[in-house]
Amino acid sequence: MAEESKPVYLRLREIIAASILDGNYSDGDLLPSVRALAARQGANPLTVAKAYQCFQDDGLIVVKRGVGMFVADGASRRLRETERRRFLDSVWPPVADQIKRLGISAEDLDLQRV
Amino acid sequence: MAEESKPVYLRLREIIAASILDGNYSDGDLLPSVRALAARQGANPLTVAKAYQCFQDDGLIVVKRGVGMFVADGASRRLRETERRRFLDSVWPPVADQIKRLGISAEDLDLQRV
DNA sequence: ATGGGTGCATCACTGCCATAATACAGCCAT
DNA sequence: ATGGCTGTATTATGGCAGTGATGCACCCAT
Repeated sequence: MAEESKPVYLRLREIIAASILDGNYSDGDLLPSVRALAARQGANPLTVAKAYQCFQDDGLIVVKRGVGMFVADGASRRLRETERRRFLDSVWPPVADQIKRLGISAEDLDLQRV
Repeated sequence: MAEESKPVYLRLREIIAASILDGNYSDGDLLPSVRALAARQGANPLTVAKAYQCFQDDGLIVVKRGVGMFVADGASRRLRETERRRFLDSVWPPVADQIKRLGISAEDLDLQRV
């Protein structure tokens, strides 16, 4: 259930999503170039491109060829809703099952921080 | 973050672990044969064997060749401890981060069921 | 117009996963 | 001892995902 070694492009995808959700990049902002992010994260440019591709498919980032990739209008809000739904539908149920199965208490989960 | 399409042998591994944790199979019990479980789960016998192999490596399952595989002594307790540690160390932190990031409330998580 | 920045298409390599067809080795009830 | 159940080793194959190297197409500031 733990995914400590996920594919790089998925890790990058999460990093990008987190950056947008946290407001590091707002609607209309220019995102780091494929090569720049690749260098910073020690990954291959194509792998970064693959990560960006996920968001393009959802219309969350818009590409200006030869210029760069920009955060689409309302991307932050839409991304939050999408991720929220995905979390509640796909991620949380098995996690809750596991918590129940293992008899883990709320204190162990340190719910204060949540 | 959702892992809806994990390798089959890992899914089988979780199914087996859950069965042991839930007490469907207690210490000393005979587990389903490789072929039987394969047929029931619609998988290949070798893939099931690979799943069982994980538990053999940890000494949670003991093999009597020609007879079958049995739940080792204290397997349930040890498995619970191992899984618990793995959950708290590797699974929960990113989940908690995501909950925080997405601003998901305790009610949404339906904590009553946990 | 040209140089340097974009994204992206192509091809190729690698490794893992799953499956399959056998075949073998061990145990046990009959 | 024989048939039928166990797990397992072997070999091979197909598929697919991840990553990588290269080159091209595009745009813009200079």
